[in-house]
Amino acid sequence: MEIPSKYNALSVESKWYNYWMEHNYFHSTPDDREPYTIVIPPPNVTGILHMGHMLNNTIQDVLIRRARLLGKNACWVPGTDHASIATEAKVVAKLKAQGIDKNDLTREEFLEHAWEWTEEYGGVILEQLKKLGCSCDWDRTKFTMDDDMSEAVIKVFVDLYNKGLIYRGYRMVNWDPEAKTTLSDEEVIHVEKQGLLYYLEYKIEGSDEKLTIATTRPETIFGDSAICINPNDERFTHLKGKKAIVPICGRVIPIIEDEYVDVEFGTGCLKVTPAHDENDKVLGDKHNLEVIDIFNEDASLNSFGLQFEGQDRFIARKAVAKALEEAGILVKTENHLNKVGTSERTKAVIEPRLSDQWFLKMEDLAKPAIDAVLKTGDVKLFPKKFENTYRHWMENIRDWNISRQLLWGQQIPAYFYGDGKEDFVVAESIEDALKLAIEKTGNQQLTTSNLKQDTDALDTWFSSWLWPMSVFDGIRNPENDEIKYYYPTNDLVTGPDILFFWVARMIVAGYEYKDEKPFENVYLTGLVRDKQRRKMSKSLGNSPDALKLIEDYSADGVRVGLLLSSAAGNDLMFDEALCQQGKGLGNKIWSAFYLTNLWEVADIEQPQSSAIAIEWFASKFQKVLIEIEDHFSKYRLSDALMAIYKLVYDDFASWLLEIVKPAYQQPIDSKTYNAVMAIFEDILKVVHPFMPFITEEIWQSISERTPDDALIVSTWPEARPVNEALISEFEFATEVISGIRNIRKQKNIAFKDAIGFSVVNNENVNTTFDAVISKLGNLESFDYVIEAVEGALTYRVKSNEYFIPMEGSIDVEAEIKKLTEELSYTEGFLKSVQKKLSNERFVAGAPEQVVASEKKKEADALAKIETLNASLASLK
RNA sequence: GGGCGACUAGCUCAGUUGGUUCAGAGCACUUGGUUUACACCCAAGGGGUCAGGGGUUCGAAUCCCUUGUCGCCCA
Repeated sequence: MEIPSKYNALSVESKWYNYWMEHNYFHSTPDDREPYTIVIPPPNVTGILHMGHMLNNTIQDVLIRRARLLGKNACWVPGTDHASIATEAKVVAKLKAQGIDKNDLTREEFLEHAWEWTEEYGGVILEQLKKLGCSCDWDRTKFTMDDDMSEAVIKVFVDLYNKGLIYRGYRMVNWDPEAKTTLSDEEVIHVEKQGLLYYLEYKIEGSDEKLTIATTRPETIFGDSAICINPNDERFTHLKGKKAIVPICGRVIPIIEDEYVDVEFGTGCLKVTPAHDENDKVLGDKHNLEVIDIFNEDASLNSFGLQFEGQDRFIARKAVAKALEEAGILVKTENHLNKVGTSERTKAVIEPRLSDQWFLKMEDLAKPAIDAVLKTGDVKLFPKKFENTYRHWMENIRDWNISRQLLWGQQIPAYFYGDGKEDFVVAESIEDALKLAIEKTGNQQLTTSNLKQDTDALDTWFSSWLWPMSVFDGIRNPENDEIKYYYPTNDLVTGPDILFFWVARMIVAGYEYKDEKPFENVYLTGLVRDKQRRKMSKSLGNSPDALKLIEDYSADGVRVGLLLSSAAGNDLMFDEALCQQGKGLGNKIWSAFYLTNLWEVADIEQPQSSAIAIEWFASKFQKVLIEIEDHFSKYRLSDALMAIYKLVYDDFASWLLEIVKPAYQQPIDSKTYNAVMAIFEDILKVVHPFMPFITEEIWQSISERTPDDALIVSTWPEARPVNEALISEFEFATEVISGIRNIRKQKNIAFKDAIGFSVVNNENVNTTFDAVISKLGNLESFDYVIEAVEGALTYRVKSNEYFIPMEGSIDVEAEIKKLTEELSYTEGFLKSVQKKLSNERFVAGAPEQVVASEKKKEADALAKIETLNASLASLK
């Protein structure tokens, strides 16, 4: 077969992806093999591939491909998430651009637009994953709003409601005035903002006295229902029981006492606005204060705002401050740095707001999930350090606000039959709801037209928390064959930013609905950052175009680049140079293949050097294989990759191939050739999970393969015993060879000039690798001698001394200097070892093994000193 | 303000319960090398008082205390 000298990634990669798809290798159905299952963290349906996805999915593909090679029934379920708020925001923006206001549409009309959008852009990201080589079972592709998935969500909602775990509450929630919806605490990002602290004077009723309070939000005075002082603060003792007058609106409010007030902050007393601050709400509840909501849902002032009605909160803030200043009520302002909650999606400043919402009680549900991670270890987090974070969060868990004032998502299955707060029933269908409503009210006249479904949708995470079960239809059909076979899944790969959003909740749902963990191991990747350590984001524009990268460096190259420096949980400083390194590895493998292909194979005798080198490599390969297994077992993928990288570059290309390479235009013996190709195949197998394309290409080029013999479904190399002695003998030989190379370099002796070579074998090294040393050193002779060779350049490995005879003069002075330096260094080393050994407490206290190794060091040093002294003596 | 974590070579990181080679890897760097697979290459080499200080120990990058810097989470 004609092999091109340059590897063409672009055509090769699409060729093999299509081949894999055609032969259905990615598809899994239950059988009697051991299952290995991963469910993808479903990306936003309308999202595009970014670096985080690339990293994530590369890791998953490495794991799934390795499992496939290990003979497991590998199943990687792909899919997308409807991402309610993100998608809805995009659809709203698109409609706006077309001159359509969301509020003018009916629910059905809006959803039609949303589905249209989803169908148009949805799944783009899955196509991009194919370019990366992801071997997902595409027949199983799920979407969190598929009918069956939504059914499962509704079923779970009804079930949790019937268990008394879901309730409706008038609570303070995070309100996004731009999206006009509530957000969960996790969707709120606190950012530091420079603001002002306003000092306002409140009159005390029935006196001329004034009380100064400090606030960051003067526009909320309309919602004030008390002034609060600390009972231990003597400055205000005389005000106890009195009342204050709210500026501008003139309302009279009580002065209450509570130790909550920080006497150090501001003026030591504060205004209480229960409707607009969580802490104030707590105070308000405690002291039975009135709750005055002064905002509309877009955070403009309502009628409580008097003349400021209709103004946006930030405009109103300035306007109110100005009015207060003009009235002489604003005493002063100070710069003040505070943390402001903002919406993760819209960036709008969050407004704490009281409203009717649906909540899920978490405390009891969380218990098995806490135990699974922190007590029994049923679910393991990698790296382990996240267990602390997990504990902290789970032990302080709060009820989950699961309702969103959005249309895009599963509509809450609560049906109202009246205007009262409790006039509702919860059911999977309107028919069931009607039955319940009739039962509850005793009103036989009710019909479905009397029922009004709650308009809120469920939080996106309320569908994705069921993902590992619902993709196998495990909620609707708990006993079906697939869920029984694939669940619990094995590994979950995701970012630590959604440890609580998603991972923790899946564990909760798993124990509630399957009484079992959803997955065994969680691999938490780092965030992908740029070289300046900035998080990659669209707004910064520092995220490289994923597909462009694949074009430039090949999918294999990008995969390797991403994995080279991404220990679990550590942020990855992404640098395109890493992809270049990945591409370089591909090139190296390709060129090695190209070399083997150039060889003419002949029926000639196998050189001794080749025979021993092949034997050595077999052992070395086994040793690295064990290392790789160990790294995989600890999810240290970059270490596994680095071990493979070095195996390819150093052991295979630099040593083995150099040793067996026949001289120019000479043939290679068939025994060596066959052994090298067998080795090559084993290497392809271990590289395959990381670089699936190039390995399959070479695999298929080595010989004709049937579809059953494709690399993707071949078998991972078998573990065999390691000959450690042979490996260390080879290592010694490499040092001998390095010595030759050093001398060649120092003396400018070209490699093509053969040199003489002698050794005083004090170490009694056996002759196993002499043929290898001769070949790689280009030695014309290899003599064993008893005494130093005169007129030769020397070097030492341990206490062995090597001689390379040189024509012309040897610089005796320089040799003496070199030897003396080596001697004094070795003597110093010996001294420190002996000092340690003469310390009785060391000999008594240290483990035997350590003492023995120190003694060996001593013996080695003594032998070397003897050699050095002998050499010096012969020179003088 | 509370909690968690990090700080090791120019960069990115290993270093498992304190003890096999006066601290390792990859990249980068320096020097030399190209008719003979790959310059996306080969060979050789330099480079770290393990953030600072203190302590425990025969022995500390590793354990403890402390200071500093940075990151993340929560309030």
